[in-house]
Amino acid sequence: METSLKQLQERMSRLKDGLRRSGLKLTHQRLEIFREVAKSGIHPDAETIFKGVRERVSTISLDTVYRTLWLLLDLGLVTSLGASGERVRFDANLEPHHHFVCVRCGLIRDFCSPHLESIEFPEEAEAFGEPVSQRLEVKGVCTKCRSLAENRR
Amino acid sequence: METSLKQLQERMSRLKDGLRRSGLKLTHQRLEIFREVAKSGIHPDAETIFKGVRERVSTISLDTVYRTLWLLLDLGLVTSLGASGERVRFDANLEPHHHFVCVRCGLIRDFCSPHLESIEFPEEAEAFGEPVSQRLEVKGVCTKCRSLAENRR
DNA sequence: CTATTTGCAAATAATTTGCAGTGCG
DNA sequence: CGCACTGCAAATTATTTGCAAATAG
Repeated sequence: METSLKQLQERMSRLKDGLRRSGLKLTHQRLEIFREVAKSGIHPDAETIFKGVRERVSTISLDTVYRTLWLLLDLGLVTSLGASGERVRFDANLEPHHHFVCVRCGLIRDFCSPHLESIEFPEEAEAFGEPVSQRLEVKGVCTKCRSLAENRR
Repeated sequence: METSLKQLQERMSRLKDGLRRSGLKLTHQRLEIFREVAKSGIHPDAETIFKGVRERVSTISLDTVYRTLWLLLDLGLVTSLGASGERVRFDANLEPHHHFVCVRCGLIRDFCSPHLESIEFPEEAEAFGEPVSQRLEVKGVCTKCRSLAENRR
């Protein structure tokens, strides 16, 4: 459930390094917001992080939490689930399939892979509950974004 | 890119069946909203679907689109990406890992699986761009939700 | 010192809801 | 023909922004 002490310390120093390397300030708020994410095993949302931090820093404001989280995302010190603040997207393809997600433009495309069909539910997942379906999420840069980046050079 | 005609027709009749079986009405709006999702290969969001449908049904309203999409989700006629209308959630675990997601309560837990480490980027995904990372998303019912369901019986 | 960062309060974007009229079965 | 469904407009919820005061380096 909780992150081990050693892992937490490792993450905290990664934060300090990351901020320093980018010439950003290590504020009390940033430290506590990051700690709240780093110590949690439950992938908290902004509101949950806010409430947790507020117990230790009573004057923290929700907008600082948001600003800090987006900053940490930018720096690659945290990741996000749920496509980075995107809206819900819908899919009428009910056959089992996988996703390619472009990290630049948000494009999502389906693909099937007979090769992947054979993967069994990993036993490590079964510790949390009963698996029903699974899907591979491949993140990367789509061809369009890639050629855009090349042209910019 | 686009869904094949045959596939589209298959999906349309699945809609009709699904609605009828639940005693729900097959309205012009529902038909067109579903068609918009079913024919699209790009995982549209509510706004995009709304714009598309409006070209054919000029009086459609955005809230009907939302109501219909949530209904279709409930019926299992479409699926959603981005954790069903949830907020963004954060994660300080940067090591490669996978997710178990409870479809009932939204719980998300990390797990590692040496067995999965060895999966290579599927070549089918490389058609869309250059893969950078990948993660398996296992959906299921967590132990807590499962025992709740059992007690209800 | 001084440029960044914060807290506040007000703005915007996404999604939801109440209600009266409309149309499917 | 009745009740589920829709459209409208107004409400909520999540997230963002402008600005003056606070603070890290």
